[in-house]
Amino acid sequence: MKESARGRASSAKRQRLMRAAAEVVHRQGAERTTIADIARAAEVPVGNVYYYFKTKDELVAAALSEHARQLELLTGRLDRLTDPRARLKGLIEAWVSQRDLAARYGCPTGTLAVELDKRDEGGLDVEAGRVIRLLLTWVERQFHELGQPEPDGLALTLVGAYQGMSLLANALRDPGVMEREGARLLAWLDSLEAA
Amino acid sequence: MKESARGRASSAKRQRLMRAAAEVVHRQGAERTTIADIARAAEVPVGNVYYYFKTKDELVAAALSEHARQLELLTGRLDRLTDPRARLKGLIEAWVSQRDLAARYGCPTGTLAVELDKRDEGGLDVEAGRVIRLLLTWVERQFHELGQPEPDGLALTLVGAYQGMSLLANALRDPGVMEREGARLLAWLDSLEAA
DNA sequence: GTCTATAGTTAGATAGAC
DNA sequence: GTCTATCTAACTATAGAC
Repeated sequence: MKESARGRASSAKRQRLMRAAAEVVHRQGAERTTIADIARAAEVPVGNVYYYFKTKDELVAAALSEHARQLELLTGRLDRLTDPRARLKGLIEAWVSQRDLAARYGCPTGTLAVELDKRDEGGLDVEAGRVIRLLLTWVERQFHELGQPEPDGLALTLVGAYQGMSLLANALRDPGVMEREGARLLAWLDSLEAA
Repeated sequence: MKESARGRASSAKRQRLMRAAAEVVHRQGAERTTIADIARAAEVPVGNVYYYFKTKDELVAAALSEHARQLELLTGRLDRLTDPRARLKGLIEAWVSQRDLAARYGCPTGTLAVELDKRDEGGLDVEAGRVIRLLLTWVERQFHELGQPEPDGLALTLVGAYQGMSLLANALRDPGVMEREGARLLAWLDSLEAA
């Protein structure tokens, strides 16, 4: 059978479960999401889930790596642009284009990190930090290529602004927050001098 | 008895439960916090909790109003300063002084809002938005008094920066994020022209 | 590999003694 | 008003048939 040939680590069902976990956990949060919720979304019978993921935490970890994968897809596309400033602008535009989802459920990685950071066991909090660092590092590289003197500080400011505007848009249930802050960030990028 | 004279709405035990709820929910999150956890922290027997709060959601709502009360205490103190710019600087200094707590558990109101926004019942999410709006409105008034043309946009930027730096400090477990971003915000305030 | 039935555990809520 | 004992529901995880 095709699945068994590829092994369970990469089977089609496992992939469906990962994607369902990412989506459902984004909407409901990790604590409120049951294995049954994910199984239903992935159209896999509940009992069968445990063949692919031994515990619920493994499914949450899978949701995190799914978000990391999505992020790498985006930065990979942006890397094709030659101007680092254009790459950063593309990033902001991608954020703003997701404004309705952000206003309803927040940033997928940011809100999951908030939830996992309330734990003191399991190490999933560290994993969430790693995904956020992935974004910070990529942004920092763009500022570095722009010849900015403190690329790491600027990366903190830009990613922090994104997490902040996502949280406010979510708490106020207003996607307009993402538009206003997004426009401000684009203008800010333009105001930075090239090296 | 003293308590019964004042009624259960304002008894000493009820107040202890409210404060315990605010603290424990900040550290563990609303979902992972059990009634027993709060009862223990407040030194009240579990069964007795239900005399003061009929459901767990009422306790979470109590935690939210406790945060609102803390916020009003802070802005009340800052309101004694005559210069609105000094008030905003005082706010930022208060945020930075809480950097260790923020790096471990995030902003009490912000992280609770994130968690409650994953629900679609109960209306606690709206309540969380209200508390955040309390802060936004106060900040907006300061920018208005400073004669700034778009005080609401500036308030979004400042409060968004706070929520963003708290989330990043928390996810990276690094209070230094609060110091760096706090210093940047102070310099930004200084760069704004007076009217 | 797939799926059903169920064991085992935890926590929210209530009844009722004091 | 206070507190103990307990009911009930929900969910994770496993055993085992197919």
